[in-house]
Amino acid sequence: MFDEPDSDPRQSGRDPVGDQSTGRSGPAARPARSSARASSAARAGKGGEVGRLEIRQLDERKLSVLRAIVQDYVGTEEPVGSKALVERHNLGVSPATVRNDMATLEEDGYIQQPHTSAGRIPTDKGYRLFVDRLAEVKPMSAPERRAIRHFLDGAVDLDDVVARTVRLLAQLTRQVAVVQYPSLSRSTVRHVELVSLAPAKVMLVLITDTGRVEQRMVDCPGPARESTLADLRARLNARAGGQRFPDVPALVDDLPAAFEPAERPIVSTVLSTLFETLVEQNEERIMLAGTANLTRFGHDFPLTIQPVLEALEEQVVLLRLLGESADGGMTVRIGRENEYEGLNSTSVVSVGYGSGDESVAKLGVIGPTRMDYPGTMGAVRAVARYVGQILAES
Amino acid sequence: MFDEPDSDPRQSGRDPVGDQSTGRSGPAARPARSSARASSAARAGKGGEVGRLEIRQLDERKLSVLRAIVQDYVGTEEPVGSKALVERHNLGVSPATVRNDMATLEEDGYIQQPHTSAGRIPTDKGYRLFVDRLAEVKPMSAPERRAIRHFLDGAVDLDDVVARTVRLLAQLTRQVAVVQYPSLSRSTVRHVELVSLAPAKVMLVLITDTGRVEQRMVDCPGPARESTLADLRARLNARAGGQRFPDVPALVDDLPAAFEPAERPIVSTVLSTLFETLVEQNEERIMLAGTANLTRFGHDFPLTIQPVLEALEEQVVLLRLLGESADGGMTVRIGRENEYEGLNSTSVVSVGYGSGDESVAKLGVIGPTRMDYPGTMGAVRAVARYVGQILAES
DNA sequence: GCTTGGCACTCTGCTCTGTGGAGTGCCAAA
DNA sequence: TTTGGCACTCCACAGAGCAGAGTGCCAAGC
Repeated sequence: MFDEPDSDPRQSGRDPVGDQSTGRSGPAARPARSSARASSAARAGKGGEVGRLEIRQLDERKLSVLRAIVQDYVGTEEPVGSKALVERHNLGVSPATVRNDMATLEEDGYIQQPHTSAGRIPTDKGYRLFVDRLAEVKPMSAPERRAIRHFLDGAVDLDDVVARTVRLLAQLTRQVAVVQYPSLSRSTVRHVELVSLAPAKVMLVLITDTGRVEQRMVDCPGPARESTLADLRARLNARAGGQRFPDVPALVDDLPAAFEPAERPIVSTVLSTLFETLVEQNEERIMLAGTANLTRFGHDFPLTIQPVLEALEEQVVLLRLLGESADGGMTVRIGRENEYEGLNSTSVVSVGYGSGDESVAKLGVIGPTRMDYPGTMGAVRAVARYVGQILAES
Repeated sequence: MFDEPDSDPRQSGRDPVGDQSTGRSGPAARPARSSARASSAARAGKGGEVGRLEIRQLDERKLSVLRAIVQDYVGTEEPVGSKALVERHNLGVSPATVRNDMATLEEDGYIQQPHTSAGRIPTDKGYRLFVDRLAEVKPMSAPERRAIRHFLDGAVDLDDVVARTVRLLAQLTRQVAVVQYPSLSRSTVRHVELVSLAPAKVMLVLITDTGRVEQRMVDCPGPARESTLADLRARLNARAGGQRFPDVPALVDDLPAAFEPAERPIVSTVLSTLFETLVEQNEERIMLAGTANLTRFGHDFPLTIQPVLEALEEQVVLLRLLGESADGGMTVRIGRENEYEGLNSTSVVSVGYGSGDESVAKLGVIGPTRMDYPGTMGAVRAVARYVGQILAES
């Protein structure tokens, strides 16, 4: 059915991380208050005048050194020194030279020392540069793609799709995964159903093109006749069917006029509940998995993990985390670039997914700033594509 | 609307923990493999012959000592010694005497020493005795009850009720809270709706008396005529309406015969999907909150918390945790009494809740064995009652 | 002007040691 | 059965010492 979307040449895994798909992440990521000082220069520098100078300073070798530092640190979780660096990567220069480069990099704020006479670790700014210019998205291997497909296939309904997706993503990245349900505001109406449960109680059921179902109880001002409901149902579907959610109110708000005066209060009540359901932003749902992976976070444990767990429980925080990214393309937000303070030492990789060209929701991964960016981004992208395909099929 | 159910005299907070509401927890809790040896005697002893002897050994003062140890340890998280004990509780005896009692208690397996010449901490068996015989459920205070009511009121739908409940419970107990959605198998059918989405695609929507909505896509073998669906809908509701879910299949499985031969495949397909939905046990949903409270767990951090987080991600584990308790009454499962190994150092307090007399689902709390049992049990019970009321109203 | 080897210096992390204190177990006396 | 006394054990903590890794700087070399 769907054969390895990653091999689509247009978005092949070969593209540098900073290109196309993630190009926006740099400039689009708004500098958070707290980090503005540290990273504004680099960010403004992307194509600007000021940064020219800085970029020129960082010749090819210094960039290689930074890349090597990031890779080693991500692998070992320990500050990396000059000697170890030349041993593990054939940089073709001596440790002393690397030390000089490191001094420059530290001066420019890309790396730092936990304490004097320790190795270096990348700063947020360093990771930023790494992601934007030094790394490539690592495409999923064939077996991995097979596993993804196998795992996602056979989901029975939307809940199941989302549940499987989030677990899959957590497993692939070994981090905390977050998947947003296809949002109402970007979906179209597939069907509106009115079910009479009691004389003055009607249940309103909304079905979206992505298979999401939203229901709401309506307390009518008086008994609703079955014929009225049938009529209203027919008219609602005729007008709203296939329309985008935000457009619906304007399309149906003159409906009460079509009914007899006695029935209008009921019609109005139903409609206003419908509108409520449509705009209710807090109905944005989110699913989470992989919190156990937080235990692999770092050494200074409880202090790091608690605020993260707290953040993860706040739907609002999560939604903003995913939601504020630019549409479509992949977004990487690193450390203090995240607005929420509790996530200051985490990075968020997110991307939109959708049934067609358009993204209807976001999914992503939350992990330590010290994460394997190429691998994570590859996994996130691949999963998003497969989910999109599955949604489009159903 | 609902005025402080805790003041209901029948189940007033004054009852000893081991009475009525939790009486079953002792004997009902199956001895886990690993703990059978250590605690079977005490459990068998409840009213049996063997245990008589042991109970006789533990005179009133020794029980007081155990109670004091549990209380102090829960409060301080540190092993409690004989001297500190007599200082904080006026036991009316000297430390030396307490030491002797402690030796007995240790011999019988109620307390233990982390190492020689340290204070004592309760064992699982000690907590068990504490819960069964030495503590009282602590009723919620009036302000707390007000807070509960305030927090739960104003929930707009079932999702919201469950979400609020679980957050509330987590906040009250400062532990991890778990709430199961009203289960399908114990609910009755309020309404069955068939919605035609495409010629050969029908959406089946099930609405329960607790307000839960379950939907499933049906791929029909051929185009379904609207009149057939209407007919089937009417018949389904006539037969299944108000019935308990497990009874439904038997009540409707002769329906295809009532239709023209050409329509029967479609009817059969819809019915079989309906049956699937009814029995699908994995549709049991669960909501979780308060994982951040895990950080207050203990000192030996990552080791304790990781298996717990893993367990919490397994719906199956959670369901069994809640589900295996005896119906209705409150259940406390302590430490190794839990079957799942990762939860060997946690306790689970759970209770059924429901819209009427009968419990339709479970809710509960997971925390360290070293938890405030009276307070936790009080909170769990109070919340369960309020939720029951709210469900009954809607 | 960049690169390199050498060298002195710094700081962490580990182990080892000693000490104070809390707590116990046992015993003999009340 | 309870109590005071006493010797003993063991942990937790602090300090000292040491090895190792890593740095910064400098002068020499290409």
